[in-house]
Amino acid sequence: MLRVSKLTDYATVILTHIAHQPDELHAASDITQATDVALPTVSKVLKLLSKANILNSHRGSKGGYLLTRTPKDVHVAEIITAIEGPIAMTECTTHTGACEQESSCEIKGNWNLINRAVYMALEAVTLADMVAPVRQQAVMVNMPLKTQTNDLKVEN
Amino acid sequence: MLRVSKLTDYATVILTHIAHQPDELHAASDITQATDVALPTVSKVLKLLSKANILNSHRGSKGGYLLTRTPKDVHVAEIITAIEGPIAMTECTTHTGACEQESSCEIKGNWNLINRAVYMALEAVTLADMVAPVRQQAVMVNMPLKTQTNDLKVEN
DNA sequence: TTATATAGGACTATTTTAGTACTATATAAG
DNA sequence: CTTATATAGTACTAAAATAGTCCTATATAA
Ligand code: FES
Ligand code: FES
Repeated sequence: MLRVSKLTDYATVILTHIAHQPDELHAASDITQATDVALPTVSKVLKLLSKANILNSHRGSKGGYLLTRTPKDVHVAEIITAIEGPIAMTECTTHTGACEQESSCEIKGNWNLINRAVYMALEAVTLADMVAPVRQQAVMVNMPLKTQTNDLKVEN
Repeated sequence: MLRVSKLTDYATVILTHIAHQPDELHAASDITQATDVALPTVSKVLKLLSKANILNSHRGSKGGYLLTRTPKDVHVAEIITAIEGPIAMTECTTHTGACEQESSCEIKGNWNLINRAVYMALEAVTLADMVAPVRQQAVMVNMPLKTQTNDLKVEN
């Protein structure tokens, strides 16, 4: 299924909300109301995003969170990494030595390539794209040329 | 982390092994020996691949499995789908109505775009690429142009 | 000094995944 | 036609990852 976690999904919702008013502080309690995500969960996500330097935090009364940069410079790949850790499609690509058949493995290099391809696809979409109404064309031009098509064959 | 499951990883190892002799039948017991994956697990993977029409099966004595087509026509996206189900990065993109904030959601369309971008990246790599020694250049040309770069920032 | 808001970590419940086992069915060969 | 062999299908258990919550510490504005 290759899914991002729920928390990552929340992160995009929350960041999209914040990106609408990029110059204001947003407290966790405000975001709860706007997004219908439970407060403890919102809080958890905000902490992770802050730790990953996507958000700046301000403690104390009238505190809250703020984007560290313009939405155009926040990539989806970065958001996923902030919540789930480094993007690595297989265990083998993460820690060397974790896999038993590593020495005789011919496909490790290919997984690295796949990894890179996916990463780049995720890097091509930014928070600015999420805030804006969907401009399909704008994203399409960043896709692999050979496989550019309209029927995705993603059915069940 | 955005990982494929272990079973999917096994599937690529197993398929790569089979693709080396694409015209011979391969029994589960043979594959176990060649890949160091436990028999019941190999068996499970082979059944899934067969069900997804990536492999043909032959029962009975001297039976085994065989690729349904040339390795060049087996995409990684297909392998992942065979083992894990349809590639869909968020719950929202899979079943309509599953998400509470769906009606007011502005980012659903964008997730579909991301989904498509990832799918195409995965479609660009085939089983033939897995069998061959890594030809980095061959894959690079199929990557998003805007983001074509060498430093992946995937560190831990 | 107090109210408010984030930081950090610990913890539990739930869900997903991995791995195994068992029964049924098909096929080749003697 | 009987037997050995190999896949089909399903059900089940154990392990791991995820989701969600809560508690204590710390910083800041008023
Ligand atoms: S290194 Fe683990 S399967 Fe290749
Ligand atoms: S439809 Fe679920 S978050 Fe958008």
